[in-house]
Amino acid sequence: MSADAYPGTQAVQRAVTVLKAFTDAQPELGLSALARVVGLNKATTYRLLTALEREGLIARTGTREQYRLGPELIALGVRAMRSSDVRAVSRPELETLARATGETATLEVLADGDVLILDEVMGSHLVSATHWVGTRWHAYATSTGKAMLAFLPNAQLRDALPTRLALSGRGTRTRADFYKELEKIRAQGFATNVEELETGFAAVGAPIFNHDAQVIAAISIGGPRTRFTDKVIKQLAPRVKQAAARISQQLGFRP
Amino acid sequence: MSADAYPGTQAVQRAVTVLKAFTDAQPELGLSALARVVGLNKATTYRLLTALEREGLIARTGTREQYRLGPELIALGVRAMRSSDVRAVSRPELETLARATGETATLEVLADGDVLILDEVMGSHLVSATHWVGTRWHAYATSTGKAMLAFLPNAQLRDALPTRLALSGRGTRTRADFYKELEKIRAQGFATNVEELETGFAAVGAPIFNHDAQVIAAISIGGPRTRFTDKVIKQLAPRVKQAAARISQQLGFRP
DNA sequence: ACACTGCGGTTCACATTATGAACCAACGTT
DNA sequence: AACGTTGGTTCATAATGTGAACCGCAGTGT
Repeated sequence: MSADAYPGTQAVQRAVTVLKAFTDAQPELGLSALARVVGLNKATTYRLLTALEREGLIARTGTREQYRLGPELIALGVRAMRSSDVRAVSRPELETLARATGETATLEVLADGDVLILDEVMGSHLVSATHWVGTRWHAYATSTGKAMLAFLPNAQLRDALPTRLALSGRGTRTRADFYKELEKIRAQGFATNVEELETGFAAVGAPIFNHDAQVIAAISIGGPRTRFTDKVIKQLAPRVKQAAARISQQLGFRP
Repeated sequence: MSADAYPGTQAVQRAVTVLKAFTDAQPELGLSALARVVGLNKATTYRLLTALEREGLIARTGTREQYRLGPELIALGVRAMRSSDVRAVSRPELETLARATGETATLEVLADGDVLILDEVMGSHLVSATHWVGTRWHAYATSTGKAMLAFLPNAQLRDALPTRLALSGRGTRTRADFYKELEKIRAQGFATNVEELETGFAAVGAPIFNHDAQVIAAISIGGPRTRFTDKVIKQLAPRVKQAAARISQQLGFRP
């Protein structure tokens, strides 16, 4: 059934399929369930699982009855994160942004509908260390998240959005309103977040495109609403947008 | 050469070997270099790489000449991180610890300078039920608390410690003495608590580290001093330490 | 006590699948 | 212009991975 596509290493492809079968919704799976999900024979699935377990990419629950993603994947993920070239290219831009404004600059990517912080440079104002890296937020309530969502193909956008768009403090936003906001973001090239995620916090974000003109990340400057007045946000927006554009350009993006 | 070990899925094992070849020191590798590192035929390596690239676990540099770990690996890593939270991973270790020793095993984290009990498995000896979960103690007077404090960065340690270090029964301890004890704990990898918290109660605790080598929790075995003689404590310490190490490993910690 | 159904795990004959020596074409040095 | 690289490709060979059918077990409804 599944378009087997290319020749070559089938076992590897299947193994990866097995890994991808573990979602946040289903972080633990039994052998039979897993075989059903990935559409493979139980014996095959079992062999793949044990092979992956030997390598540490798969672990088992205490009772050894269920499987889940293993510790080695965390290590690999961290390494992948570090070696991602968006990160390398963005670093200097984040630093100049943070130095020039005194606020905190972040680099974020989409991961399963959430926004994942890849890198961060603290401004002069805040005290907290850089332990935000690795945390996640709802994409639709962050400046970076919205900046990315706005430039996503429709099909992917639908997957990335949850059914309800909850906001801090205020109630739920309608889908129509949200789409209208995305359109505005597309037009102006940046997105804002004013106390949507957390009261007292505001940010401006702009998208980063790869050589293939696809959104792959976003950067932002954020800080307390007391300093991030509407006027300040308006001043910061073009800076963030330009920094993002420079990064995109370095990644091979040609408008 | 490499002991092929078990039968079964060789391609998968090799594919994982390829992934693991990318280190922080060598985040980008060419085909030939990679083949040399993993000791595989160039053709084989190439097939594995393209299969992995198709799945997004491997990406290529802008010029498409070098390979590196791909974005999908970040997503998988994050998922692995989420699905292996301390509590779930620690559970089985606590259980075996409690069963093997007959004493009560606990999992604790730091919260505002206090130690907070996250989970607990009762041994066969005590009567009290598991309603300890959720209670808090002074970190500096518990085995788990000290185990965590000992491995905390200095800045955080200062925040976590109160100005006075009161002890049950005995008077106040000097800061210098306490730092000296922390140093010892760091050296031996575990901490003890002999009637510091409460007369008649003793415990051994060991720290748990996350993928980023930060202390995030600690486990302990505790019981009445009548059974927890100095000799018994010495016997239990390595067990606790090893259990903690296993948990850390499952969380992605690489010593 | 029963058959029934699900589970994780195992077996083994079979052939699909992965393998690697040898091969290109292209680039940089010498 | 011969050499030593590189990334990428070919193809005959057999080793590798495959999956239907199997096991023992635990739970469940009868």
